[in-house]
Amino acid sequence: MRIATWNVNSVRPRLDRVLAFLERQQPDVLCLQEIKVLDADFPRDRFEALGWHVETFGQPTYNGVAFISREQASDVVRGLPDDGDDAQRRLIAGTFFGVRVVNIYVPNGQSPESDKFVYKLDWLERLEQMLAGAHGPGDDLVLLGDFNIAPDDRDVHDPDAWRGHVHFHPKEHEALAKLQALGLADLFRWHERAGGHYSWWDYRGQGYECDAGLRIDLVLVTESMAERSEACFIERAERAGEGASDHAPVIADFD
DNA sequence: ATGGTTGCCTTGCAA
Repeated sequence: MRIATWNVNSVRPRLDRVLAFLERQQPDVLCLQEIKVLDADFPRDRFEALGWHVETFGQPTYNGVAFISREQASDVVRGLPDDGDDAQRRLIAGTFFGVRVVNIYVPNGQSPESDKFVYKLDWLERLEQMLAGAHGPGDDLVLLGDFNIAPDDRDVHDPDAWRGHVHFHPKEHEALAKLQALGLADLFRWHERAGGHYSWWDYRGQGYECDAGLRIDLVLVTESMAERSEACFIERAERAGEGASDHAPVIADFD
């Protein structure tokens, strides 16, 4: 089974690239973040015409997550249990081939001094509580998406410049550690120990051309899924050229 | 410290 995650930074201007990605990589499940459309405006026909199943949890302008999958998802859940009706749409979960897949778009956080950073930490706390209540370390669980947190120095092009800033702050690392304490491992690190593998490059300042990136798109898995893991890699080339998202897709293969 | 770029039912804001 192949599961992929990709922050597309709005699905409509990225539609041709997303369709090309499906054709090229043939995932069983593609988890999208930042679709930036209402459910009614998601171009689902373009996917369904090719035989894909679509589950969305969208909102206009900001946020929004979706599944594109080969088989229909079961037990789909949208949002965190304590979200209000007008909450930002940042989580969709579904079961595919017996594996629970939780697709998240963690709040950006803007800067450690901002209200948005408080919201980010609170959102991560609510996520941790939901997972702790619904899952155990023995489950077949995959938690993946845009975490907006780079785990360690190897995941940051200039760790000393980023240390203490948003995406690389001790409070974010504490929140990530609490998620991992549920029995979730950073799958990329089961396959690659070296630094310099990034999944996001800022549009500004020629981030990609200078390789000034961060690895903030993560695939966390329970032990049973780690043991089934065959590969986990970043499709870096998707970030190149005109009309790219600022994130590259991350792909995980399981037997 | 600032600025750079992209996307949005925009002319500032979020990322």
